[in-house]
Amino acid sequence: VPKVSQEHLDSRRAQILDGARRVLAKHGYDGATIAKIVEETGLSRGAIFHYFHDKKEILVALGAEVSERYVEAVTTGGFAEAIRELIREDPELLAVLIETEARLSHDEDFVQRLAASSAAFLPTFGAWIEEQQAAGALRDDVDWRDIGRFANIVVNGLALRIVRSEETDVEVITRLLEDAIRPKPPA
Amino acid sequence: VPKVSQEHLDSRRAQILDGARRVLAKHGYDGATIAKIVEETGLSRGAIFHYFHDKKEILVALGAEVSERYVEAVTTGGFAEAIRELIREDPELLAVLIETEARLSHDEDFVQRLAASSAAFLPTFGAWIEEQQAAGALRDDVDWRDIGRFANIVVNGLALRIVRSEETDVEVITRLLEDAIRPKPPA
Amino acid sequence: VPKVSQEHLDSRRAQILDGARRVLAKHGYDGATIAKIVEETGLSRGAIFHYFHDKKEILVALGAEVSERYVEAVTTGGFAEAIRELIREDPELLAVLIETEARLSHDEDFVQRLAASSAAFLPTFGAWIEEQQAAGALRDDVDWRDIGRFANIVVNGLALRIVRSEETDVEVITRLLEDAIRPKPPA
Amino acid sequence: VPKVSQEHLDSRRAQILDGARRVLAKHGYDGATIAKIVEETGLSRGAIFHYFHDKKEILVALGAEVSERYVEAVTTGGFAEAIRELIREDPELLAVLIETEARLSHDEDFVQRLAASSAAFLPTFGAWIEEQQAAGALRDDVDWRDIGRFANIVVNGLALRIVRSEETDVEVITRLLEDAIRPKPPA
DNA sequence: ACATACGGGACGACCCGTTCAT
DNA sequence: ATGAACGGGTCGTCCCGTATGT
Repeated sequence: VPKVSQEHLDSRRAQILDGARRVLAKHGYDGATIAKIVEETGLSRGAIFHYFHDKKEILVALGAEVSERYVEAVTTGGFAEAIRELIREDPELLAVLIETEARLSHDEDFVQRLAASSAAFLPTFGAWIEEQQAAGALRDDVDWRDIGRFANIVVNGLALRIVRSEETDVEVITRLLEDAIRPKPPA
Repeated sequence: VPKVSQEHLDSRRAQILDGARRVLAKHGYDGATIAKIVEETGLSRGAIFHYFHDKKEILVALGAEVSERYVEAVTTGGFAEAIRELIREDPELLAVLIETEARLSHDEDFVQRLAASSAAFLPTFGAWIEEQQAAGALRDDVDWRDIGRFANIVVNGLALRIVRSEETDVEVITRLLEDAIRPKPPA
Repeated sequence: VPKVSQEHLDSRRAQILDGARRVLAKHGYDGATIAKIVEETGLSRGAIFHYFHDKKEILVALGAEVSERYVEAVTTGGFAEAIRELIREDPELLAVLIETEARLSHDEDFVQRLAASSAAFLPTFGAWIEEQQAAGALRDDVDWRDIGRFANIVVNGLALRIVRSEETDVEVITRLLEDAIRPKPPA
Repeated sequence: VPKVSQEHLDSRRAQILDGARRVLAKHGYDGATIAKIVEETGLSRGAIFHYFHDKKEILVALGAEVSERYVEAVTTGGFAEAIRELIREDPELLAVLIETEARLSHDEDFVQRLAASSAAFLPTFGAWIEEQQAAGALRDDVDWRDIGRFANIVVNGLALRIVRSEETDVEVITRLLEDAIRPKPPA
């Protein structure tokens, strides 16, 4: 199947990423072997290495993808809505999120390759929080960075829980999160 | 056929766990190979397999350890203090926490073996929260389980951040956590 | 659908052989991958497989080429001059010579394909030696075949040395070779 | 089979080298795969990698071995006798010689590792030639280094021939070699 | 108690050659 | 005629766990 339309190429690439995402969600980072991705996608190893130079590149692509979607969701509908959307849209995204985040603590190479792929989301993110503070939707007695960090912490921790399929009432958790970052009533 | 003292045995075991903890923190779950633990501890493969039946048993022991310490710290000094203590005592514990938690989503075998090792903390945990609610130290308009879950979520998320050595003001984070779970003022 | 001239075809073929010769000299027989030849020539895989049926055919062509040039050089100017010329003209030819010769000991398929390509030089070669013996330029107390073999041995061994860029005084070596095969003075 | 006598260890190592030598002779350097060595020795991959860190180390050991034997044979009985002995003792040694020598032109890593393994023969070699010159057994109108080089060239070239099982009268070749390096009669 | 030889299995990388669209 | 997509195969490396000694 040579020299083919751009849509075909894109769909092949997406096909690989889809399979890899499922495998990553089911077996974790190191359990996501090429063989399993081959099996899941139905493609051959040759095909996969044609689209991605090595295995890590696939995982980096998945990590960048979830990172992008998360920032977009937050800046569109706020933290609570972003959490709901990530869960709703594709639970496997949460697994990708966790595996990616955990991978960042060791594997310096992964850090750099992911950074190269997913740059430029953070600025948007920060700007959005400051905007919300100015509009009185978020407390402004703490630095916007800390609000962002706290929210991310909760999102990551929550994802970790859900991925382990532990019973969790997402609505309650988001309510508690909002309680933590909503503007404080004047004493 | 040396027949050594019990203290010797315990110290050997602790020595292995210490080395394994460092290796786990540095290289992650799958990167923590027996060879690296051998290198780190200075013991031989034979010694290690003498004290632990297989590699997973080592990781299970580490997971149970951190789990136990966490519950103990919380029930002693509350969430904020527990977080500070974990960080202070041994940053590697946080890495163990993350690797363990992440592992729980796949690897069903690991889940069961860890459960078998670290049972019996949860009851204590729940009882403590209810106690705090009764004493007016924690809000009681949400179920105690949700409070525990939220706190765990924050702790895990925070650990994930710290492990990646991202800049984090722990005091601010704990304050936000406390704001979320403190009793609500009457409207 | 170009339909190009014969010269174009020939030059393309030569271009591939040139690149392949460099790659072979630098990386050895098995290190000479299609990918490297692609890189070296600037052509595409498709182009290469269009002109040569498979990888081995390229190497066979290179082997036949050096074989032909060697015989031609010897019959033109004698062994000493042939050695000098091979070195002067293209040091990579020596590498091709070595890789080819070494390959002949295993890889029966290569032997046959090369033989098919480079037949018909040997007769010329033998005839030339006998001629030289008759003219008193080469000793005739040993069979002409042995003289040819000895000279080839020296040429091969010398090529092996030069290819490894070990310090070698070619003039001295050729002098010693000539001493070995020059007519013996009557006792 | 753990913790075993030194003889056992040595014999296992020799067993691996024997198998590897046969494989190398039959299939060439790159054709000498671990799988073939496994098959030839009857051992497992685990066993092999227990004795040798990687594949190249095996080949380096073989190269050093033949190098050592060659120098020893020459300094014991002279070039002609050394050639006969190498052929007689184990024809596979000649294949090892060729594959090793050819490998030296590319693969810089191999060069260094072999040099590290087979150092310290050359001095002996040089000393022996000078001794022979002083004793009038070798011509002294050319530098001893060039005599050594020429002899090596012939040995290598001859090995290349024999390895390819081409018809060769070794006695004649050695006679020609001796003619080249014997003392010149006074004019 | 501890050290090590060893088996066996798996994984990632790579490469060749074919097929097919320009 | 050229080049990309792709299949399928194989190789070297590494690692775990067991068995067997000291």
